[in-house]
Amino acid sequence: MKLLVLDGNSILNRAFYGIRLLTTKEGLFTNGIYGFLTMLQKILSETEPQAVAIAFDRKAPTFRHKAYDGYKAQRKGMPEELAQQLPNLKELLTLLGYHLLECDGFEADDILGTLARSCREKGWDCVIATGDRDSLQLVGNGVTVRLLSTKMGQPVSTLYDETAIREEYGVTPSQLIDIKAIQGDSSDNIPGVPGIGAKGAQMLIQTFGSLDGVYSHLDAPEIKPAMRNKLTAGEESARLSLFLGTIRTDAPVDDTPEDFIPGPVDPGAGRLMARLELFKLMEKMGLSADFTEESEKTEARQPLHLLEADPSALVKALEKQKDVYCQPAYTEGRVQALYCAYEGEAACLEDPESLRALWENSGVRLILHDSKPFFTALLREGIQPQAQVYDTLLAAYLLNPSAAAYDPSRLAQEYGVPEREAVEGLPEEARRAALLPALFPILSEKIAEKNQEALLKDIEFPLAAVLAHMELCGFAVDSDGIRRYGEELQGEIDRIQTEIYQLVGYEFNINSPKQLGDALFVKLGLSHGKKTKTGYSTNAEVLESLRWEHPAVEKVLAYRTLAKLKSTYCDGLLKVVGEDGRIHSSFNQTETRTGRISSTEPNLQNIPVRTELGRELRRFFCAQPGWVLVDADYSQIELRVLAHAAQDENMMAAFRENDDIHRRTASQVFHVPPEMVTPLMRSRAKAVNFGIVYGIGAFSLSKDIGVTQKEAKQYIDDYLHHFSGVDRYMKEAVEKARELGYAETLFGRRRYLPELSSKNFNMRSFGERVARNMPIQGAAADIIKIAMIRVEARLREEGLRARLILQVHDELIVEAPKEESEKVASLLTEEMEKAVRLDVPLVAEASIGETWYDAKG
DNA sequence: GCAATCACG
DNA sequence: ACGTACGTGATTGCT
Repeated sequence: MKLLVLDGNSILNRAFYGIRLLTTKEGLFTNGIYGFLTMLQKILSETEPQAVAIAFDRKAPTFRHKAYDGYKAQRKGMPEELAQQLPNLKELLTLLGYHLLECDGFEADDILGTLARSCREKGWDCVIATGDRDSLQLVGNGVTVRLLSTKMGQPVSTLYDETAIREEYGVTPSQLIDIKAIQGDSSDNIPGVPGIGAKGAQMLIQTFGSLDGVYSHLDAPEIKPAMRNKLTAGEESARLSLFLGTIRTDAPVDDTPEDFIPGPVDPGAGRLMARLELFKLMEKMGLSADFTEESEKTEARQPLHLLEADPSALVKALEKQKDVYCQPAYTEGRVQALYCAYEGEAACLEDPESLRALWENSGVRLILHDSKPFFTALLREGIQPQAQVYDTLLAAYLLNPSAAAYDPSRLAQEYGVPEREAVEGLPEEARRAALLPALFPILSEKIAEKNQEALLKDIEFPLAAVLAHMELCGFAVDSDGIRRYGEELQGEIDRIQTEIYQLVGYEFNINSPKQLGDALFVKLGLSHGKKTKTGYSTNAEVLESLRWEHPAVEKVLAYRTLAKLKSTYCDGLLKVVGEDGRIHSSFNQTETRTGRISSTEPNLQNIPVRTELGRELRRFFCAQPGWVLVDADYSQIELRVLAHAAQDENMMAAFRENDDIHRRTASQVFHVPPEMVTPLMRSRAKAVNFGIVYGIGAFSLSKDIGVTQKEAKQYIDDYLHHFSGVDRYMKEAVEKARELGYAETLFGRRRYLPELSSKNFNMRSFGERVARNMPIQGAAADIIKIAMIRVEARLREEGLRARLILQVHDELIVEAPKEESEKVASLLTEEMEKAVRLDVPLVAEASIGETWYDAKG
């Protein structure tokens, strides 16, 4: 029989410091609990004990404190981030069926010692799991220690038996106490013999066997006079240290090993872990979150069925409810069926007439999770749903934009909604629909609590329909043009590749940073700068600086540019051109933490523009024959948002006077009149403006614009001096985010920032930069979303055929029949400019062309 | 599945 | 002393 005894506080400590900070979405720290449980899992599988006891320290002073005032005197209390995890950990361990032990006046170590002694007496094996080495003295006669630590966030355990201790320290386990009595222990503030350290102490005990042995042989030749004097002077201290360092084996706790056989797992354990959002671990431990009350169980826990009903009767019944919770089933882009939650069961509507009746009824509200594909499916058939739509996916995103996933069953666990077992063969759609009646009121209540109703209903919901429309419309491309352009690139790539092989002297894969690094820095012997985790860095910045060292470098840079254009853009885009000759990107509304949308398959938000060669690609993004593209850009939207949010008089004046903001910044930072600003000064000022929005540091700014850090710092200081409102605003943004736990935009979009209470400097700094940046980037995102909704509505109201086809963060692109182009251009700029009213004007500029290349600028 | 790189705002 | 600007997505190579 085997008893596993855990040193709770010590393991929690190891876990906390060994695992990066984890938090729930609202900022509850969980990394210590997570680490503790992974270590527990590991140790259980390694030792397979019949019984498990977990010992914790109490706050009360122990007999050691009473014997010696200085005991653990210099030790600081737990950081708040750790302390708040302790009660949850204890509760969870109890719910998991483990027995916890604590005892006033004694430390967890003494409880370990007591149980180890008891095991010995009763013929049990005992494994002690702990994070510190004090317990090693207990090893022997069936007692072993497993020392726990973490490597790269993974638990590691090292077994210590008598042999291992003899090998490492050259003494028996109990002699470790004698060594410590001489050596002392700075972490516990145990004094030992002042002036004698680890080496001396170890030698003395190896020679004389014990502290008593040392003091009865003080005149032995092995003890040099200097050491003898220290020993004599420190005898009292050594005796006290021996007492302090000896783990007691008589703590007044239950020491019957049989009493620690784990009990059954309480269902509350799964619920608590779900609240702590430790979903992965729950799966590993085979737990699930069951939020059903015991009393409800008999009835509500019946498996979920599919209700059979006459379609027309069902539609009538559903319409009477007004709120219809539903999950569409799609086949080939059409709504093939609608699964509805109905009277505690799921009901399936397949009859097209019934479906039409449901979504053409403006008195009905459809509550569904992910409305965009629903809109897409209906729009594909030319249907504009009359029913209102509530999208729980978008609600969940607004509540926490940082989540990794938002599938309904995950949300159900997170928000404490019981999930019923489904009968055999019940479609996934039915199960998803069945969760909505419980999920919806929780989400919508939280949205109301956080004052995010307007954001949800006036921006996100209507935007989903706009995005569906954009996806369906797509962007026409000239496939043959892209193909020809790609072939030209390939020719050039082949030529450059050959040249590189000649210059380097052998053939290799230029696309492999590793092989390229070897070629440049080993074969050619160029001076390497930075190294990455895996080897030399070969990024453009490094290569740029080596351009003059060897002609191959320039070739590699050119190769990279061309290869990128060919593979990502030519090949990548051709792969996704639809049968209609148009590219239908997907716009994701729940991806970014700032509120921006993102674009995938393909990403149309990163089509090259900064270099002429890349920009050429935009010639192949065109309007259909007889149509044109109208492209409108916001001018400086983020800086305008900043000027407004910060109420900075200087910056607001610049925008009101329609000044060139970068010129004005340059004039103030470089102390020259505006007309004396050189292009270099202006471009540096522009970098400063950008940097300010990102939460700038002097180091990065200096690297960006090629000046010394000192100069960069001067620029920033001057900037913040002249734009003192911005200075104040940035400081307040961080303070406010720290107090609230989140950053927010003017419109109430939030991003939770647990990083702000991190003990890690880098993480905390990151949190601070995000606290400054998110409100700006996020508000700009909110504004263009409003503009998109307004633009689509206006196009429709005015009976125009023009359609919005793309958004690139501060730019909207509309495809319009030629004859509508002027009207669309002015409508676009108008709606963009009046999307919201700030204390500075918003400015948008439109231009028209047959291709994206021509319609830009 | 991750790291490195590079495209955009 | 630390490491170094915010937000994304696609491709490639390699374990």
